[in-house]
Amino acid sequence: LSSALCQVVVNAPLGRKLLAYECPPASGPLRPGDAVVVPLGSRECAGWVIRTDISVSELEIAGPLKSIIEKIEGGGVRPEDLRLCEAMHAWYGTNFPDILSLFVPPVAPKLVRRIVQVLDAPPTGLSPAAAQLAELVQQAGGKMDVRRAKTAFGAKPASAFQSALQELTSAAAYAVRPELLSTTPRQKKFLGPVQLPSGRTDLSASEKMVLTLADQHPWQYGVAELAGLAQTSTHVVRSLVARRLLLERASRKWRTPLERDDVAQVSAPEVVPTPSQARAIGELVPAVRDQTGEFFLLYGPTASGKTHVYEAAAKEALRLGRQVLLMVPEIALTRPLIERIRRTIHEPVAVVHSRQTPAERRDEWERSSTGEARLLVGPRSAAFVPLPEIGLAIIDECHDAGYKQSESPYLDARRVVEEKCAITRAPLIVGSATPAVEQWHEAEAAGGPRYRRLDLTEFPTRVSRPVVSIVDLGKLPASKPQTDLDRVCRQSFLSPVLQGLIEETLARRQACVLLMNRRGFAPQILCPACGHTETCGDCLMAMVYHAQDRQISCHGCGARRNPPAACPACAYAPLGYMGAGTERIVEACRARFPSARVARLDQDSFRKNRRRAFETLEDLKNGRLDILIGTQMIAKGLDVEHVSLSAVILADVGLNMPDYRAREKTFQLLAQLIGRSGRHGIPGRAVLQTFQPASPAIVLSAQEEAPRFVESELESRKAGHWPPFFRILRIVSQSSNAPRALQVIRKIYEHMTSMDFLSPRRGERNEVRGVDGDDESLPPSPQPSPAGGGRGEGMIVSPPLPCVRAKWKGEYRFQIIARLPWQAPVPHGLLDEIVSRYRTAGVKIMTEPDPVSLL
DNA sequence: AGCACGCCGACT
DNA sequence: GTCGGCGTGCTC
Repeated sequence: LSSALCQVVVNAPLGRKLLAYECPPASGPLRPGDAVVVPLGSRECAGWVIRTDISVSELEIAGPLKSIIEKIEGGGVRPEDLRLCEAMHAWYGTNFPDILSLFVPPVAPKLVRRIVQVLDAPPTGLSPAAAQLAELVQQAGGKMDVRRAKTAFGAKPASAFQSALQELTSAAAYAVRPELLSTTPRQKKFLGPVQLPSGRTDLSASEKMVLTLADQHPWQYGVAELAGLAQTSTHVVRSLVARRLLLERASRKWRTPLERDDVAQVSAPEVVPTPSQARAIGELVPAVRDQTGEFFLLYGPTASGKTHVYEAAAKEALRLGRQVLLMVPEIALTRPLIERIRRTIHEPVAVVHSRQTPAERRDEWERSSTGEARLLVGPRSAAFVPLPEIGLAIIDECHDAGYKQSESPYLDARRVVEEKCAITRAPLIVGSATPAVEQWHEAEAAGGPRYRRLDLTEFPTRVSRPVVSIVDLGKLPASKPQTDLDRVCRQSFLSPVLQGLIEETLARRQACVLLMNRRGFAPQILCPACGHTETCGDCLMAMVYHAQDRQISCHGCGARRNPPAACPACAYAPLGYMGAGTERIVEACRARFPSARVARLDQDSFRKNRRRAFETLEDLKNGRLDILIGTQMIAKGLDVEHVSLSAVILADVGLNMPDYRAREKTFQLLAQLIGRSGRHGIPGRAVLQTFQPASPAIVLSAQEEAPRFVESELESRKAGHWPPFFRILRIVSQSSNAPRALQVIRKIYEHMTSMDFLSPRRGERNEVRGVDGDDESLPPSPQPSPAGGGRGEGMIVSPPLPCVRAKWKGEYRFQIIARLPWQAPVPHGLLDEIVSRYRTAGVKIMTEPDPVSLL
């Protein structure tokens, strides 16, 4: 009779494999999700049990299996999170171990540390060595790393430590156990009293004071705190500890970023909800109470008060003793939201984000997964933190592309949270002023929408609607520039209309925000004699001149170098610096409005001096700045309240990107920027400058008509066979050797089209470049595959073509775009099969479901 | 990721 | 003849 077999995901980057082990009865009953120690090669490794019902016949390997060594208490994956992983694996088709590893606690990559742990009161009659070891463990708070204990034990022979440890563990009050740790938890030493023989007279007054305090508040204060309370120095306290008149005991000290700052715990004044807010809350509260697992799309244009609705729903969930997950698209937006929420919600909050230290992340993970924290706030990674009592999830700015992971395993946090809510029956609210086209579509789908729509229609903080002007850059006067200033303004797209409005705004002592979605000074360095354009050899992209550091830079790979003095092709000088980026707009504004205070905010200025960048924002808020010029950074979230004029210098920068989402992204950016101007009692003005004044993204953002924009966009998407009518699967081959990359992608294409998929007609155009959508030459609709087989039913595969970024970081790239029916899972096993069958030395294959970008 | 095994230069 | 360089390849 052989013991049971189980499949384990090992905590090592093992390619894409699950390993099988025997479960000896000694390891106790194992359940899926349990954390275990397993042998791997010659070492020991942590892992997670995935299935325990494997039969020998299912295994593809012969020979004896190794056995699980032991179970690790704590650190397991909860059954509902394991189900979530399986659902994500089925949906994206990407590697299961990669997905699971997102849901496990933050663990150090290699080691499983064994901890000496006190289980009971220390036994009596120990040998001196064992008693010393017991004392060490006691001082460390009852738990200690074996290796650290060995060091602290002293330079005695190793056998002395071993036998002392042996003595302790055989006394059953101690055990050596594996634990999952990313870092050693921060310990703080607390002081407590010793039973003193009464009437001791050899103590000073301050020493007595310290001892009295320690007696009254045992294990509550550290050395410095106790000294402070007794109004004496830390030396007094330390000497008491040294004389063993005070005891020291370490215990866990939580690190949470919120403890550090003193956000006032004052309650915000009660707000009277607008009628539409009240209506939304009226729908959400019963859903939270009854745990209906419904999905809601909260459409609230800027300044319509979405946050108030979130808070009302969250309060209800917290009142009922449930946990709340609140997602924000990026770290920068976390802080203001938390500050606001802490004024209305007085419950323990945890925060996770990618810039935390490992210790902070581990602590916040633990506080969330034990239920100590009731509200978890964070960006994408927050979706993976276990919340055992979740009763509500909120995704703010739900249209934001930041929720989708752009590396393997390419999960979309929104999808993860949807599934989490479906499993736990917690309602889900996703909110935005500019929901994604797919999200609108799902809220209106015929035959039972996945999302119920809640609209906010009033603007409690706004005096009037911003007045928006569209400037057609193609219709500016064609006459030659009269002055140098005129020429500078034209080069920087400062139209007369915009100049006039800036002047008016400055005269009223109000601030302007100008958005230019391109960094640097000039995006093209052109030889006027031969037409040569300076490009990056690794990416074939035009180099951008940055005046800030007088270098040219590739915006693809970030390479920098000095600009050539003369044309490398024909030696002509000087070269022309064509087009404009943020730096050139700054220069033009300084020339045109010499008395205005002008500043720039983009990735470059942010990277160069972070603190200065934050000061720039403060300056704007406090009226110390007149014109702020920046990239999308300044539209997204950054609270530019005291601004009455906002302008987009050249909307075409985003609109002309070769991506089916370009129009939508532009619409969202413009709508956001327009919504920012004119709050706090000042009527707002906005200017949109463009060469495409009739584009729906321009016209409808100016009218703040998100629903009508979506209607027009849906038509283009339908014609172009893009989401939400098809699911996109992108397969990229990449190599420094172009023919080899091409050969691999061609083989993959043959493989995919020889399967029971439909293939497109020959000679089809590159739909990545032909993003206009309405002239696509794909078959009108997917037809079911003739022979079933469960793989890739209804998939449409387009022939391989060079990526838009045909060369990137020195590697040539080709791609296949495949289309699946909307809401169809990626065909099981297809991606693995492609990668394993066609992987070749020197050629990388990337398979990306639902790609964020098609570049 | 580790840690093997493995096949070619400077040392006893 | 050995020690060791880090190039592929496997880990149940």
